[in-house]
Amino acid sequence: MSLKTKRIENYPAWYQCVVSEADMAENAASPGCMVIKPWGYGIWERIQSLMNEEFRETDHENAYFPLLIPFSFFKKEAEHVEGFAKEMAVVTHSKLQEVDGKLEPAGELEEPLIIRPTSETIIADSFAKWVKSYRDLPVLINQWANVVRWEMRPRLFLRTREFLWQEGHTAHASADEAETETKRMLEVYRKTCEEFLAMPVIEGVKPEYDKFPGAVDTYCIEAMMQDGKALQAGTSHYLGQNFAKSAGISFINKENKPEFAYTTSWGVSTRLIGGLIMTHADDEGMNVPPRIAPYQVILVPVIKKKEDEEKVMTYIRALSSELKSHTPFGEKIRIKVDARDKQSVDKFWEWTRKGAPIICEIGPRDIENNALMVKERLKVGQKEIVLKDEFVSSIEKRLADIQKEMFEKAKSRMENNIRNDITTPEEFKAYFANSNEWIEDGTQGKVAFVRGKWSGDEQTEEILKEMKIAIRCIPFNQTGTTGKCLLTGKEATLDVIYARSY
RNA sequence: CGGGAUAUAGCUCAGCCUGGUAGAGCGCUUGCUUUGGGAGCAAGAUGUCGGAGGUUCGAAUCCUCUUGUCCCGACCA
Repeated sequence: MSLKTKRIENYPAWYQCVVSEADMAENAASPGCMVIKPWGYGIWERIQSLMNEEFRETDHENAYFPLLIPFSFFKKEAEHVEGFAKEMAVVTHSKLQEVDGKLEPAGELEEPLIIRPTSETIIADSFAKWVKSYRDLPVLINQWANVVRWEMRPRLFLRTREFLWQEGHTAHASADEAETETKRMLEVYRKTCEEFLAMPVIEGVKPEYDKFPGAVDTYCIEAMMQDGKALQAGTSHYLGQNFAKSAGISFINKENKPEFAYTTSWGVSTRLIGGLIMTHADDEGMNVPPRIAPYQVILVPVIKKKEDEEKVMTYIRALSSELKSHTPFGEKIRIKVDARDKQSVDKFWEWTRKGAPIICEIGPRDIENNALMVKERLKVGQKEIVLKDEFVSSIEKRLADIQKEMFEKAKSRMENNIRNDITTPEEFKAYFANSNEWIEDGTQGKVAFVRGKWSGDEQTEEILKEMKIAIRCIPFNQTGTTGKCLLTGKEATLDVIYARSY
């Protein structure tokens, strides 16, 4: 029996079903906010730990800046303010007091504080203090934090009022160096998505009108969900001197002249987990790639009679310690012995819904044969009896194969659903006339992405809005050919990715 | 923040029209039987009927207001 709602029936309902059945998160008492439960948070911790290594490799250091930002900081960068004004949570009072038996906010602040929707302004303020000379540059900082944006239509992991993310902020002595940094971090994001989350992405730059407020250039990675819609998985911004000017990050350059620094910022959020779900989950529930699974191998005892219990548990402990001598992906293996007092079948299905990569069941019969029953989440419904030694020695390969297969499955689905043979506005319109549906494994094309020409005219923004289509990005690998703009029919050379999006 | 739907047990929902002691299934607890594939039987526990006000002898039910959730828009990592 699978999930209550299947992908093909109702994709958004299916998504919610996966989140709750996999016990990853739930709606919190505070409206629009979520409680991230251990299995969901465990995935986030894996993302954090792998990304921290990448950040260290690229010379970044973690630091922490405050949640509350002085209101005045938001008056400084005009575009930035305008971009975030409509979704900011504002702290105006410092205490509660009882009036006529009712608690009321009191102690109104002289200057309100903004709960950070992002930290460019307050970090730039610090950078201004830290940077005096070209010798102080570059400054390469990352912070793991929560941010608040007052969303009106929340969805677990994809859009909540409070979410977790990392935001990198750097300052450089030259525009070139800052631009290189922007692209370098986008590459880190690509690697994170493709190698760790097994989620293929398209790298590119956002069109002018869709840039981060205050940025000179916004780069992004876009992933294709199983319903063919696009999800922005990460962004990296080259901010030029915009924030340096408004916050006063200036330094004396090698020519002994004052100059404003060049800054960047880049981030990925818990939204990645939403992307992970819509990339890998199926009608049985979640499916987590081994590299980011909080537990890679689940050991479930199958105990028929009470007197078998000790024998089985001893065998499992031995198996567990043998497995621990292995280091899949160069890391400590993550094993969970599920000895809860529940039926083994129930435990099996629970881990299946959570998407643990490998679930092993071990009972008296296996002990006799020095074997165990192995089930891989990717091949749900199949089971194999494997000799214990054989399983232990093959564990690294098994996990690596699963990781690879998950990526390749997602990649071929994406590639098979990017149309690049649409060359006229008429064909384009006809293609998007149908709604997105669940895309099977990608062997047959459905409504998803179109890669085609765009003239860049201002009027196209309006056409896109009407059609509810977005230009997701201008991919890095341009063909340079000319053709008809798919929106206006005018001659154009720029290749873009058109899609519906989350 | 606009338009629609909805709110009853942990979950899915019935009851409301026509006011009169709060219901079912699943889940949970206990016991026995089962256990290599999402168990069976028996017994048991569980509710400020989203919240506030009103009408009434009496409100889950009728009226007013309010809040949450879901869907559709606008906005967005």
